[in-house]
Amino acid sequence: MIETPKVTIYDVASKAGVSISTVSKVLSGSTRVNEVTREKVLSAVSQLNYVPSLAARGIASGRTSIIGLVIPYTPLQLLYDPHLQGNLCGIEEVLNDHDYALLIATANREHESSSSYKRLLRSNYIDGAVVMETQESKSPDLHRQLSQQRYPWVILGYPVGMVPSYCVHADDLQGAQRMTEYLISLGHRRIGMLQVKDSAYASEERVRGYRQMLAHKGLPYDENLVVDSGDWTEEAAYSSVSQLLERPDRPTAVFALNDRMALGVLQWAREHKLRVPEDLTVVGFDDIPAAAAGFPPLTTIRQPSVEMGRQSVKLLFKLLEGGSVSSRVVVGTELVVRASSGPPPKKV
Amino acid sequence: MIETPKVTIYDVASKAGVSISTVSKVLSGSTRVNEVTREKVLSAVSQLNYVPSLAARGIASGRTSIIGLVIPYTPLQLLYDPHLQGNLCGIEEVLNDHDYALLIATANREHESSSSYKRLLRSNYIDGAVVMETQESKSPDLHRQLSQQRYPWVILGYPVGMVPSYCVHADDLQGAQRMTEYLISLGHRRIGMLQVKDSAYASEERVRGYRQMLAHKGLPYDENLVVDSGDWTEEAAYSSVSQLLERPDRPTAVFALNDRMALGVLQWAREHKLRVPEDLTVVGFDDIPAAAAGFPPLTTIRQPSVEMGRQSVKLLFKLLEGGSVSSRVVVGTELVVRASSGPPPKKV
DNA sequence: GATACTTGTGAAAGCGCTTTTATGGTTTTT
DNA sequence: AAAAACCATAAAAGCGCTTTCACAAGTATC
Repeated sequence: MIETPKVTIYDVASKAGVSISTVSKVLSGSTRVNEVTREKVLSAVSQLNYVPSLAARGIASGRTSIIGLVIPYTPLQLLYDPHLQGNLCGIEEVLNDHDYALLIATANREHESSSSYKRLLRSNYIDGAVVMETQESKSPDLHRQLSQQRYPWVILGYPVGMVPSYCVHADDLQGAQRMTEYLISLGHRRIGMLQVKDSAYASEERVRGYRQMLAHKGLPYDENLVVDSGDWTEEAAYSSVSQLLERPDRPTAVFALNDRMALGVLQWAREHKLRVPEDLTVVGFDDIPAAAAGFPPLTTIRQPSVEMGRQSVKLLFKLLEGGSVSSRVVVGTELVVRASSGPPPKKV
Repeated sequence: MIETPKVTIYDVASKAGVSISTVSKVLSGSTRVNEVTREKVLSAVSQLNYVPSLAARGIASGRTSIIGLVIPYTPLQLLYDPHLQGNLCGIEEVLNDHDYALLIATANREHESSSSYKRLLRSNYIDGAVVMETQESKSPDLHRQLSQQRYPWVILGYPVGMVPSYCVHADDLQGAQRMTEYLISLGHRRIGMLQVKDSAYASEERVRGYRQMLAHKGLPYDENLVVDSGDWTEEAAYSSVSQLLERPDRPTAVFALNDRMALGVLQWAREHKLRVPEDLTVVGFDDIPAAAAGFPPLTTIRQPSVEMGRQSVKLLFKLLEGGSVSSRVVVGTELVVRASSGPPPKKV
């Protein structure tokens, strides 16, 4: 932190012997400037090591070259969500390529109405926003606030309520269908499911995909085989999976609606001397890094987190340019077969 | 995106029947304002749903309430670094509590000199910066740029070169000592090490801790037992650990300098029918989430990533306030014993 | 009852840019 | 050769705030 006098556009102008408007024009590159003048200005810029003040530019032009990422989680929740981290990376990647910066806003506490992310949304600081779909993002409050803004925003997840909005999400329905089909093709007939009710819409879609495929294959749907874990963690799955696996007619496969829960099931199985996949097939959804490192490595549906992040920003840029865009981008999923799945055990 | 006219300080002032300076004073809270006036202003603010423009505030006051996080990685590298993610969460947590926003800047590509993070640093947009220590952060170029800035910055990692700077890092030396001591106490005498040369300074410290403890316990240091993996990934460890484990006098324990490498060793061991910990003890460093999910779960040294993130911002705030501060914060580490370590196998 | 402090408020300057408008100088048109 | 059109540049007007300074009214001091 050295007391260097701040280099402003005036310094550049006087060094180049032109007016500040000319410097501004050269730098914005829009209007035409004489080649000689341009050279003079650019040389002054590089000699003085000048970088325009984004704040001043923001106030003068109304654009800041900053995109906000609204995460209605607390920072610590962020840590345990590899899917979100993938999104983040994809977002940052595309923004970086376009010379935009990323401003991150999380919730101070859960369910707090005055959280700083809400203030960010209204601070005239950002040119657009990517909003993570969460339970809280569904609050009419947040939504009203968004619709009052002067900039475009994109939901990373499913759209909220009745309001038409731009969104990017994975094809959860098809992913769950694919996985269910795969399990059936292995010979499984009773497939347990660990879901999380009333959280993300993705959860409902996955259950729907599972039911549709069962119906399609002519298999009965048994509601006792679909258990609500409460939340998306290993611990929740660990403690709720017993409802499924301690039944006399226990399922031969467990389809957990995310990988973390699947890992929790794996642990339960290990501790109860169930071999995976010989005695029990366990599969997940998401393909987080830990899925491949699990023991055994998880069969799962890959959700392209990074690509979804990228797509959300690309959609936002299109909105910013004012072009006509599709209001919804659905990215495909992929079945990843690893060692945690196999045919059901033979009847004894 | 609705065309709502922007609410400015003038709207608030006229609604409250005061001047804009008075509004500004109420909002900044510094100077004293009559209680009645304050109420009038606050009521107007909330009725109009006014939020000050951070950009205008930034240009007028020179402060933006934004802190930059400089990550000289590419966005995709970020994805695979749980330690960094922990830092990020800690940083965001403290900033959030202080109503600061976080601007993230990564490198466009590796080793690119014009990366956007460098531009951010000079854009007058941030009040301070947290800089991740990486190989690139050691470049004299970045460092010169930082020292020319008008704001304080803190390195998350070890200080760079000879230049005095503020930094926060873990006690890697003591952590490595502790782990080595633990392994020795289990009975291990030949302890292999997987390190990464010429990357982070932390690596050197960990090797130093290992050697010091060996010396302290009167055990010989065998340089053949310290292998350079090249980088910090599972794959690198997987392919380099054979140098250690295919020796006739192979070590009874492998101390990998991070958990990802330890996981790579675990996989090698599994594929070569070495039981862990019966035949081989494998330990890591960091305690990333996957460490606990590994099979078997890893014994490791916990590096408090989140706490380090928090500390870095706290240090930055102290610098911002101009108080006298210590130039270096060293956070402690902790030995976490899980199932991957045990006594060495009995001689056959 | 005149002088000296307080207190609360507003006028105005300025932060560093972009953008609109004005101004000369050239070139082209009639 | 005068009018019209075009260039390249500069001057000036904001953008939405903070902050300094001046001012008026009220309170305390002698």
